[in-house]
Amino acid sequence: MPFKIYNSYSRQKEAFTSITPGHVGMYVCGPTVSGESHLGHARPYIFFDIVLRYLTYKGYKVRYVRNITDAGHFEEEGREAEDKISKKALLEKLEPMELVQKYTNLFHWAFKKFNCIEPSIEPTATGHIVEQINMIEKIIAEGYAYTSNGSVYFDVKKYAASYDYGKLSGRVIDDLLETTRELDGQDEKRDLADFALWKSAAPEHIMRWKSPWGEGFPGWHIECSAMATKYLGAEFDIHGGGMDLQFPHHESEIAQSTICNHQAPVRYWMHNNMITINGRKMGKSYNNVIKLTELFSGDHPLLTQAFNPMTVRFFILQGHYRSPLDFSSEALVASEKAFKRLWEAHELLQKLPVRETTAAADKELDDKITLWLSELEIFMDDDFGTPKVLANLFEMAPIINSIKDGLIAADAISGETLLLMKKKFRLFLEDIFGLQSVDGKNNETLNAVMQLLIDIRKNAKIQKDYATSDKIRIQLSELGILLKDEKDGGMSWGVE
RNA sequence: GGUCCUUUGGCCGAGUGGCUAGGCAAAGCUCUGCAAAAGCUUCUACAGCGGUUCGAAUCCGCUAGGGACCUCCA
Repeated sequence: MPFKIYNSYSRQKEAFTSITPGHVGMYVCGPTVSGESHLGHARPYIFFDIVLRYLTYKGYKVRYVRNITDAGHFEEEGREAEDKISKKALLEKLEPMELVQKYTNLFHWAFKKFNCIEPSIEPTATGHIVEQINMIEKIIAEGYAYTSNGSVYFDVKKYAASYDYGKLSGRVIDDLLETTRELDGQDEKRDLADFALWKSAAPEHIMRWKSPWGEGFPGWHIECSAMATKYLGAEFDIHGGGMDLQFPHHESEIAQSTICNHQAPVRYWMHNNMITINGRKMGKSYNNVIKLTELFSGDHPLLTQAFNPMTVRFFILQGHYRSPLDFSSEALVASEKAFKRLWEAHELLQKLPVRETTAAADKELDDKITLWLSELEIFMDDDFGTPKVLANLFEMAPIINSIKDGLIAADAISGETLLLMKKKFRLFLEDIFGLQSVDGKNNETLNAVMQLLIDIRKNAKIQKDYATSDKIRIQLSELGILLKDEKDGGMSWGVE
């Protein structure tokens, strides 16, 4: 079974092969740091983190490039050329770079909590003005861009005559050329479908750089083309991002890079679907965003409680990345419980003793488990079927719990299978899905204190001093720590 | 208006032409000093109407609803 990825460009699943054996170049459109990240942003960065982890598991050395857009894009094509970032900076009376730094820091903070691996390179747009100018000059030299009033535009009509502009996003070029938009500044362009490579800056515009065409700032799409080319080459393996970026952003990226580098830039285009709220895309313009800080604190009218980043990560994995995922507090609560149950089973599993030489007493069960385990990679190979992987893992949760409680004999499955199970659970949950324990069990001091309380409580129970035993459990519960008696007389605990 | 996608049980959410996805919730039972957890059992759905087929939630058409993109957007 080959490893297949759905390629947005061809609209079908394709077997994955990398350009350079053993290596993968992956570019993912990063955040615009003019504001705080919200739940919608969590999806691509968590999903492509899984892609990165899975490719790594497959033995590839991945160069993962994810940009920081700190130069600001236009509020609206052609109009006033207002830089989003400098506009907000004025409102908040901050230096533009101060604002950008603040939100960059917040972004890093949030995605560290999500346990996302940092990109290999995280280039900023402002740090690559030179590369962008160079690229624009090349495109002009090739005859696919023209200057107008100190701005530079890409000639879409000319490009479309020899190339397939619109293929990625399913646009019809004639429709695009005919589209009438009542926007100012359109007269600078030869065609309405043309897009800016460089915009001249109005006097009040704070972020500005010198260029061969006067002072200005780079256009919408050129930064990704320039930085991807610089760090991944003229042609690289994977380009990812939200599907709302397909047009015009990625379509334009293809056009720019193709002209500049004389070849199509990307082998596999991957797009994640949106997170919706009441069926509608979460986005600033809809006024329905839940910021990540609000999600983690529970401080939002739509939230019934605070949510752990791992709950969100799990929630995202429960849906396929190409389907819309509808958010509600209720759905997240369900994910929280589900994740807790699965994770506890995982931790129990890792503690089960293994007798390697034992044969399976229950062959049927052993076979079933072996099948479930073998399917995990098959599901992932089929365009990242994370929900199916989780479904199989859940199938095994009751079995793990039953073995632990003695409801299923320890020798029902072979030592070999048990060992494999441990290995696969760890591999998929921790290494590939990047999930981790949500409670404070890693704290040694707390562990020791809890052990002490458990000893006292055990003693009290033996003495039938239920007043003391209940007091310990009840007061711990008030502190958010759940103490559970187990069938064999043992006790376990967890943070609520 | 154009292009495209989508409609699954109380909720979330996989999915393939024929075989119970899974999770959460709910109900009953077992275990238990009490609790919690856990285990077992129950809940069999695919918007509507036609068509193709031996057989369709899965393919086609129509109707209705929802959504995305066409403007910054993950």
